[in-house]
Amino acid sequence: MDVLRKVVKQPQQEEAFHSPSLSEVEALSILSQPFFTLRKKSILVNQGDPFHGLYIVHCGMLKQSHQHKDGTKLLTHFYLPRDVIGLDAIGDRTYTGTVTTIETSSLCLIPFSQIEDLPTTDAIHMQLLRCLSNAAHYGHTRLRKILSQPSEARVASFLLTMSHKYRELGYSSNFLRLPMSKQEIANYLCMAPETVSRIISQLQQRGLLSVNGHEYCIVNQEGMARISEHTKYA
Amino acid sequence: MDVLRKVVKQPQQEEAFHSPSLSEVEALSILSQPFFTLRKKSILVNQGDPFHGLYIVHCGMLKQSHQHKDGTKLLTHFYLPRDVIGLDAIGDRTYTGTVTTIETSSLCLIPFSQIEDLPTTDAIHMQLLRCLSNAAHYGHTRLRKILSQPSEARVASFLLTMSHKYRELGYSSNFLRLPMSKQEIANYLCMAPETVSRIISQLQQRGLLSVNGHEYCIVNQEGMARISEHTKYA
DNA sequence: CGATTAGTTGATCGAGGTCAACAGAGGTGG
DNA sequence: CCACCTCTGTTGACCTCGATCAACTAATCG
Repeated sequence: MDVLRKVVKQPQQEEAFHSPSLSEVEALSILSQPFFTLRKKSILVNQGDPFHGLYIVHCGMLKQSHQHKDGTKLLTHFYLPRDVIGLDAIGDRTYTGTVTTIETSSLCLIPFSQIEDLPTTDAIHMQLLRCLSNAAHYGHTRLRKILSQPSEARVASFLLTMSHKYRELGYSSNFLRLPMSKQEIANYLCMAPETVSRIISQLQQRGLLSVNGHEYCIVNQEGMARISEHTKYA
Repeated sequence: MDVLRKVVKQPQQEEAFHSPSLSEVEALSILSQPFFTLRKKSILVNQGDPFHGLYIVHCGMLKQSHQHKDGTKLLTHFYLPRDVIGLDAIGDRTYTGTVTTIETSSLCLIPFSQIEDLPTTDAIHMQLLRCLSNAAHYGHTRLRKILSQPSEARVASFLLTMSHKYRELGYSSNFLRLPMSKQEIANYLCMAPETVSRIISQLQQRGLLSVNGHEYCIVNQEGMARISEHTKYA
């Protein structure tokens, strides 16, 4: 699900979500500029823009979507606080997707020229390397897991992932404000919006979840976890 | 499909497969050790082994598979010549999956300690960064594309990808020797082996493809490309 | 040369995508 | 402030795609 993400997590267990510890990206913050704020539905970078730096999310939430030449759009990332935006742009020096705020957000820029130019920044480079390596690996396993999940498990996994991220950030892990629309969730999980809707109402009926607008309450973490483990291919 | 791969490709077009040019990894070859050869079905690294370096494939083909705690295995990569093995291991200094040869292969090791220790190797670091960034990005788009493809398009895409890789390597792009089994292809594409079999025989009947054992001949590149564009979610 | 694995094909069934109809929720202008 | 409109979300009916089970054949390997 979440490929290019912060590096906080280490990969001891399959589905491990780890305590914040000290974010590896923290080293970069030396180079960071002051925070700035963007209103809801603002565009941070456009697909194809020349790469000028990484962004770290301070608060709020953003989405990244990729437009294909056939016109179809695919939503590839949700960025939460402490996430790094733009790691996928380093390679070809071009932002690979359009990043938009889905609620008022505060970010800071890390100009990449500084990283490129700095002479003896092996430590930072190694951290970036590790960050990217983790991102690549996690993103991959995540998506492959989704591929082998039935849609119910996909939704459950998504909610649990969000829950764990919120906990990492110090919020409650049971009460979530998810500012994205159900359609965006559907697109992100590669399913029809109707299916998402059906699954969510079904989870509510089974007493595992409770939803009110954009407020989600995971009533039964244990049960949700069990559902998220379900896999295709007996 | 192929996440942690060689860096030859640049991302000008969505589905771009590029001429070899000078592989970005080439810079690393200064650090490389002599080639060594592994027989068919040999294990290169085991899942969980401590990371000791990257490998570059010289000839042959390898597969990488991940064992989950529930016992299920997922085949995540096929490595072809010039591909880099181990990029996903940098982050946590542990190989994330078991890499096995599926035919006799020749590789060389790039001990990572050298990269880590070298004092002023900014150029190499930047190349690695770009390599990883590309890998992360491509892997991600690839898998998301698969997610939104019907199974027929998945198989077509897979064959075309292989075809393009072979062309990059200077081989014919129409006649392919794919040493992996159909079951492995099925696992790689997250579908049932029967479905792969059915789709392949159907492609043959339609005169797009011709298969004999592990020899695949793409009769109609154009037609295959059209099929590979098919997408779920009208 | 038997034995085990890989591959093919048919029949069946269920998950989930599609179409359609409708209910709210914002958002905008008069 | 209300009427209006559009966009999001929900629910039902339907049907297709692809997984599963089963039976059989072809390879591969000791």
